[in-house]
Amino acid sequence: MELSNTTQYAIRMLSYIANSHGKLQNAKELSTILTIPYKFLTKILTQLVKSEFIISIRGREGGYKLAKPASEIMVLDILNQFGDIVKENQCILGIGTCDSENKCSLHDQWVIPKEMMIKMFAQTSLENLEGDEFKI
Amino acid sequence: MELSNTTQYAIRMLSYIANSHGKLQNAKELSTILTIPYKFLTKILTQLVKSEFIISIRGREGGYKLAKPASEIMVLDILNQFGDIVKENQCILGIGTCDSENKCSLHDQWVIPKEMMIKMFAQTSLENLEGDEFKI
DNA sequence: TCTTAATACTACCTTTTAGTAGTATTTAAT
DNA sequence: ATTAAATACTACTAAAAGGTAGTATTAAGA
Ligand code: SF4
Ligand code: SF4
Repeated sequence: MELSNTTQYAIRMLSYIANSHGKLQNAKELSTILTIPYKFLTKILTQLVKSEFIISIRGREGGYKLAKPASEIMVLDILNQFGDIVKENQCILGIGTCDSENKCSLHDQWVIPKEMMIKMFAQTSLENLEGDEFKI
Repeated sequence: MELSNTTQYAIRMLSYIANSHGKLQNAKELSTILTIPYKFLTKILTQLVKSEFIISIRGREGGYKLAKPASEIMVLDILNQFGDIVKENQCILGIGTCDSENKCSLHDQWVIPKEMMIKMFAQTSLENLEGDEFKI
């Protein structure tokens, strides 16, 4: 019941990149600042480039910056990209997919917190995560 | 952001055992009814015996039944037993532990759905999961 | 042009989770 | 007593997630 390391890292990286408002950030610095293993971090950054959350500038003086406004990148998009799914119709007990006609025993208790969580992830953008008062 | 297979299986097994109201259930039947691999299921059942959710009767005509009333086994207890933790003070972004003085950027958005989820798991007992209308 | 600092690619290793196999032990029924 | 049907134990294998290593490519700057 928690986000995967990869997803956590991705959110923190994107969050930090968003907070630098267009100034290029390079992998080496990101690695030391966020204390994420360098090689693992670059792997994730490349995925983030391919999935068009960020753009990369190669070569000396290169780095990464957001590919679109922070307000347009939702946390839910990040979760989805890394398969850390919070799908509407996914059974919390793993009994296939579900609808309210064919529900598992936890359905009635789970449906409200689930909706709440999904809604929160869907409505929260990187812009909402900005601020200097947070742990990074 | 989902329960591990083991936890899902454990909840379904316990739920089914609870629903048989004291009648012994054996592993072979549980395996076919719940479509959980036999050997994996018995491994989990043994853990459930050791952690005192159920008691086992060995030998021919043996099987499993709840060790205490269904109303006293909370879903949260099961999650905790299998390390599928929903800890109060665990950072959703994996930045150590947290308190409201030292928060991560998702804190303010996460705190409400998190509380809701924990509360739900803590208040839901196996008794609440009973009923014939559910997928098993 | 050469060096250097950056990203990209390919392949591998490690750890954790999921699942399997085989044997030993227990106990009711015959 | 013997058999059969059940749980318990030990050890292994497979797949997924997390992480590492080395090399290739790109481009600014001296
Ligand atoms: S809880 Fe209900 S909605 Fe959620 S998964 Fe189970 S059946 Fe589906
Ligand atoms: S969100 Fe807040 S409470 Fe939750 S973990 Fe991050 S800092 Fe802690």
